[in-house]
Amino acid sequence: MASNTEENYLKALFQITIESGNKQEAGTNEIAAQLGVKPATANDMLKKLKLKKLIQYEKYGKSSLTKAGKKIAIEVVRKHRLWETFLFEKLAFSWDEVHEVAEQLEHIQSKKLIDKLDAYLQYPAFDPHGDTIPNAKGELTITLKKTLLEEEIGHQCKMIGVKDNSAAFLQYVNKMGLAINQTIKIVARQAFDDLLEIEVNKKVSSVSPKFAENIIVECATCNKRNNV
Amino acid sequence: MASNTEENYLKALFQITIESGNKQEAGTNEIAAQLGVKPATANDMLKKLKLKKLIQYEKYGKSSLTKAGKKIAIEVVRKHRLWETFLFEKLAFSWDEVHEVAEQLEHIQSKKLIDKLDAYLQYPAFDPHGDTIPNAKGELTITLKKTLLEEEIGHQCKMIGVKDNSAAFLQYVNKMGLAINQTIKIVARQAFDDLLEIEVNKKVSSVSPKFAENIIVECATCNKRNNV
DNA sequence: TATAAATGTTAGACTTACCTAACAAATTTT
DNA sequence: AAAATTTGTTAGGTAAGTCTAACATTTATA
Repeated sequence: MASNTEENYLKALFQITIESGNKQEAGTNEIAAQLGVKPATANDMLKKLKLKKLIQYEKYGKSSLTKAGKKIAIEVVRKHRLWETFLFEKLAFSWDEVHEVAEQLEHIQSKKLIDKLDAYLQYPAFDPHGDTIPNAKGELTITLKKTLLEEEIGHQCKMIGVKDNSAAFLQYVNKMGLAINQTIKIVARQAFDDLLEIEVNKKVSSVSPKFAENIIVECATCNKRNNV
Repeated sequence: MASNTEENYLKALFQITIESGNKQEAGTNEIAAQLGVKPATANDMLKKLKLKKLIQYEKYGKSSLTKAGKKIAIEVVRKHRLWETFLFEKLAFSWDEVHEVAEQLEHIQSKKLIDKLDAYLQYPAFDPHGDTIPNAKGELTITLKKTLLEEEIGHQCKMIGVKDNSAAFLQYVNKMGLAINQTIKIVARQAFDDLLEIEVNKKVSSVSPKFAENIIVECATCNKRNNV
C-alpha cells in the first residue's frame, strides 16, 4: 500500500506526463516543484518508488509511471475528482473551494467508499473543473478540455466547468443562465468584433471571447468524431 | 494545530474519561491499550500533549484533558459521528462498516466541510450507533444511552441505534417494523415471561429481553425529566 | 509490612519525509 | 569546444511517531 506522500508523487507524475500535453517523462526538479518540496527530497522518493516498481527512473534521467504506478495514480485522481463533485453538488461548495479539501479526501483508503460515492453522485463523467473522472476500472476517457471559444459553429455542447473561479465571473455566468450541465448552442461568430452568439434555453445572447474562453464545454459531436 | 496522532490520543482520553462512566482520569497503559500502541509510546505523547497544554499529566500520575484538549477531542468526535451518519444514511453502509472509514474521515481538516455536512444531514442528534453528536459549538448533550429494555412502561421512545450488528439481528429488527427514528411505545411488560409488549406503527407485538437490550432508544419524556 | 505484581518511565534505535550544503552531470550559450 | 547555467545527486541532519529492553515507582497481596 502506498503512503499519502507516495500517492502524491504518483499523482504529480501522472499529471505532468499523461495528462499535461503529450510529455512522457518528468524531470526531478519539475516533480519537486509540482509538490512544493526540494529536489533532494523528490530524488529520495523517486529512488524509493523505483524500488517499489511504481516508476521507471535512472540516475540523471527522467521518470515515468509503470503500469502499477499509473493504476495508483488514476485511483487517486478518481477519488479527488469524485470528492470535488460531491463537495460542489451536494454540499454547495464553490468551484474554488473544492480543491483544497479534496486534496485531503483523496487519500481516504476504502474502495467501497469511493464506489458508493460514485453511485451516489450517479457516476459523473466530469468534476466541477471540467476534468474527466476515471471510472471504477481505472479507465480514463481522455476528453480534451475545450472552451466555449473553441467550439464549432452550429454545434451543441454542454457546460462542464469553468476556468476562472472569481466571484465576479461566477455571478456573470449565473446571470447568463449558464450552469454546470447546461446545454449551449453556438449560433454564430461575428467576424466584426469576435463576439460569440450562443443559445441558452431558447434565448440567444452574445458573449465576449474572454468570457467564452473561461467556460469549459464538452461536445458529443466532436468527441464522437475524434473517437475518444 | 494538532496532528492526526495527537487527535487520536485526545479522543481516546475523552472516551476513557468523560464518556465512559464517571472516571475522571486515565492511566498511561489504559490509553496505550485503547490506541493499540506500547505504553512507552503513549508516555512520550502524554509528555508532548502536556507541553502543548492539551492535557494534565504528572509523572506516575493519571492524565485528563484540559479545556483546550477537550475542545479538540469533541471536534474529532463530532466529525467521526457525522461521517458515520453520512456513510450510513446517504451511502447505505451497514452499521458495522461505518466505524473504520470514519476513523480516517474524522481527521479531515475543514471547519466548513463538517458544518456543511452537518446541515446536509439535517443536524442529526445521534449517529448510527446511538451516540450523541456534539453540535457546531462543541456542546455535547450527554444523553445516557438507554436500551429498549430499560425504557419505562407507557413511555414513547425513538429508536436511535442498535448494539448488535449481526446480519441476523438486523434482519430481525427489520422484520419487526423497526428502523432508525422509528417511534416505539412501551405497552407492557409481562411479569410471567419478561416479554416486552411494544407498539410500532399501531401494531402491538412482543419482543424478548435479549432483543430489547440490543435496541438503543431515546426518550424525550425521560430526558426532560433528567434535564440533560 | 515485606514482597510480588502491575503500572509507568527512560534510553536508545528505527522509519518516513523532509531539509541544507556541497558536489556531479548534462545542457546551453558564447 | 570551453565556459556558464541548469539540472540532478549525495551526505548528513531534523522531527514525528513508533519500537524494545531495562529500570523505577506504585499498588496489591501474602
